[in-house]
Amino acid sequence: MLDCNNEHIKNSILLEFAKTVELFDLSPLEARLFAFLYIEGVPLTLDQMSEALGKSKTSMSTGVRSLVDLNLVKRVWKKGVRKDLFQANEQLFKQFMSFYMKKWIVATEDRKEALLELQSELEQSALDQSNEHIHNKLNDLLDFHNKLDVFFKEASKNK
Amino acid sequence: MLDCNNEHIKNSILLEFAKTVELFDLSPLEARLFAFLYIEGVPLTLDQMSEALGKSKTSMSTGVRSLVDLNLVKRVWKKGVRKDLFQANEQLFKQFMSFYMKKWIVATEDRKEALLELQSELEQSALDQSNEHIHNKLNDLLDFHNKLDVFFKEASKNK
DNA sequence: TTTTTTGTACAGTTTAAACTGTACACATTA
DNA sequence: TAATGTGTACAGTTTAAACTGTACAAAAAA
Repeated sequence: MLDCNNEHIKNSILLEFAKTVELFDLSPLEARLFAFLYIEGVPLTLDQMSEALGKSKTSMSTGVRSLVDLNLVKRVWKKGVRKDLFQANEQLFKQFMSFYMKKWIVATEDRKEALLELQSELEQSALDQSNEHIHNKLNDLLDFHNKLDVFFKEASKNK
Repeated sequence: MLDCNNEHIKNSILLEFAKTVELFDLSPLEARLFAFLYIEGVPLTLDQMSEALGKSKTSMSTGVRSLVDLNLVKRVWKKGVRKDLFQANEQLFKQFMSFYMKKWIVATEDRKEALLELQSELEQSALDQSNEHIHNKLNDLLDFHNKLDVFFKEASKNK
């Protein structure tokens, strides 16, 4: 009876936490998967995840791989256990911020580069001042991307 | 010939900029729509947007409405013109950061509240220490949400 | 070696999101 | 008043994402 109640609360916590994880651009499944691994705390197998979340093992395999790529989950070894074991990284704020800020920085740098390339193309074809408007807009866009870049680089310093 | 080339560059700029806008959780259409309005600079009608992007007027209507809700686009009036006119807000960094930080703050506050509610439920049903594990995890989650809250509130100060 | 176990590639299916077209309400003009 | 123009609600369609099940490759056990 008490256990039942606690299981219910535990599940509610998982659902709420998963909503937060989704904010970091993780899919609903990845979010629930991470939340589950984090709350359980101990290394778990694909079958255990599949059983607990009621989803296919394939989904667990691809989902947990994404989480490992993002450095949110790590694979662990235990002697005598043949199955792969996965465990959630416990440093929530550090890890989530780390990959999220990096994502923004990489994205804005890529855009900036592409826009600079377009700017030089524009300069070359600009024999008259007929395109002053687009020229100015492009400068404003570059300014915007610079500000984004600075902002997220600054933000990632605050851990 | 030159015009043609400039149109091509203009369109490339639009596409690149739209990619950045998508990072703020706007749909591809909303992103392209905003990019178009921003680059054109002048107030435009739904028909003009529809024509330029090659999408239905209904899409423009719903899309531009979202953009207005996010304060990225404003409706403007011009005497003699019956159709609705919409213009992009020019302060890119200020406006995008503003709604994005707010979105994070609201979301984390909501989760925090939900988790606090679950915490009090957990306390009530905790007659023994059997649930110390989940109790600790919940505290860690609340700590995480607090850090997120502080981070984004601090970040939104830096405009 | 053969047999068993485990993770994942891939094709197919289900589910959700994006988008369209018609129909209509509301407003403006005549 | 009627006639025309304009935005959007809504239902339906298309498109993309999420998810599943089988089948197989790699590795371990027998």
